[in-house]
Amino acid sequence: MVKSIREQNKEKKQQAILASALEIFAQKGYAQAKIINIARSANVGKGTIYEYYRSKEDLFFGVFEWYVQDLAGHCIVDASRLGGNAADRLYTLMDSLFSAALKQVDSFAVFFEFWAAAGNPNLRDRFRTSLLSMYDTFRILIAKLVKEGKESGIFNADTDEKAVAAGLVGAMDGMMLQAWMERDFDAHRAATQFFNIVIQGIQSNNNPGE
Amino acid sequence: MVKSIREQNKEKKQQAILASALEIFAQKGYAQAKIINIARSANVGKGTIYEYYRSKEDLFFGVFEWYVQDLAGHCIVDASRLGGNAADRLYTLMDSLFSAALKQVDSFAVFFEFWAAAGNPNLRDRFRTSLLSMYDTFRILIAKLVKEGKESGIFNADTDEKAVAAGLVGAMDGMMLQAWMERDFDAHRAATQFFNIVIQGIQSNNNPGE
DNA sequence: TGACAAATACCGACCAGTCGGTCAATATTA
DNA sequence: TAATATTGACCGACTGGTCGGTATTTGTCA
Repeated sequence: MVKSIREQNKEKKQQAILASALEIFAQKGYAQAKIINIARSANVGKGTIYEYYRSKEDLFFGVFEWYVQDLAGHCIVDASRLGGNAADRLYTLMDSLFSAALKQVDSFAVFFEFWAAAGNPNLRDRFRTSLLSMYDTFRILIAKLVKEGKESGIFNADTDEKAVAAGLVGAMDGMMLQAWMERDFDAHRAATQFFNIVIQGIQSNNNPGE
Repeated sequence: MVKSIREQNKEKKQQAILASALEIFAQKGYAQAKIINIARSANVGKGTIYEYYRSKEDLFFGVFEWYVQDLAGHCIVDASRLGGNAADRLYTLMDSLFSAALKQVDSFAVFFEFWAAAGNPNLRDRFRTSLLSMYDTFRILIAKLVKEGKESGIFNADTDEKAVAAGLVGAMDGMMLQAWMERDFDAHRAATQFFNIVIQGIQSNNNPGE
């Protein structure tokens, strides 16, 4: 299907709006971000934004979906081409997830706003759903690998893969937070070490339980 | 020193304001929280709030410090009465920290607002400083224990205690986040399991490195 | 002790600035 | 020329903060 000039322009404009909005929301936070500034930054009139999004909240949700989809996309792609045993693959997956996230550390601040939106009674539902599904994607990926490892005998049979997944995703998040707060924190190094420790902790050559 | 009726009332009123503010900020978020509602909830006139705090932002920071101090206080107290070897003590510490945090899961949403404030160019500095010092408190506590374990030979000598501390604190945060988002997620169980795995991962009976 | 006054705490109606959203006018594309 | 897209001046709802006035406590002196 051939796209008319109109349609092409519309797409470009929408991209520009999203990109500008992401930047401004990350920079100022939801409440402080002014529609007029987003419009100016996207070289667009204020009214034009309302051709694409019903409201500020709608625009914010658009940014949210765009951002999350992009992030998750990167990760899934990387996860598909993993080799080695379960331990190696788990490590590679975590490294890949974390690296992808770390690349965007500058716009990490929007996540606070996303979370806050998920906590706000007015916006709650769709944000919460989307956020959950993103985290679930990651957790399921991890849990699957851990389960494989258990079945192949590499990992302790009594490992709770859901706990591992929850802990690892949590650790990722938390270390991103620290990376964002402390410029000189070597997040990648710390994360790498920590992931290895966790993997070491579930290897079956250890005595299980306490 | 005897406190006059005036002073007693002032203190009570300030507590009431802080408690109400915490509740409303957690419920609505910073921007949506109205001063008038905080005032009403605290059984206080709107103007009175401005007798205690210069501005809304100031009030928010007051709430922040109050909350964080309370949380950290609980944790530190618990940490002081630990027994057993380094591994046991580390486990107990983590359990205690996490339990203390989990108790307040309902007001966890204010943390989003705190983080967001730390990312907001207008509020950034004092929030960021306070937030960092809180996390540092936790991390230092953990790192110290890991170091002790290394020195006593229980933990791997080449363990990077800072990475462990960063990972564990991160995992705590992240699992709190999940607990807050998913009502039926058994955070305490998952956290317990995960902490054990990490501790297992740094025990010196494992072959070090990769 | 009580009366009065000074000091302090409290209050909420009001003001002023802000910004999301609208829409009539204009520009662009078909 | 019709259809569609864009624009930004304008509106009005909203709310943080002020301030003049009231209430309560404390200090003083007869």
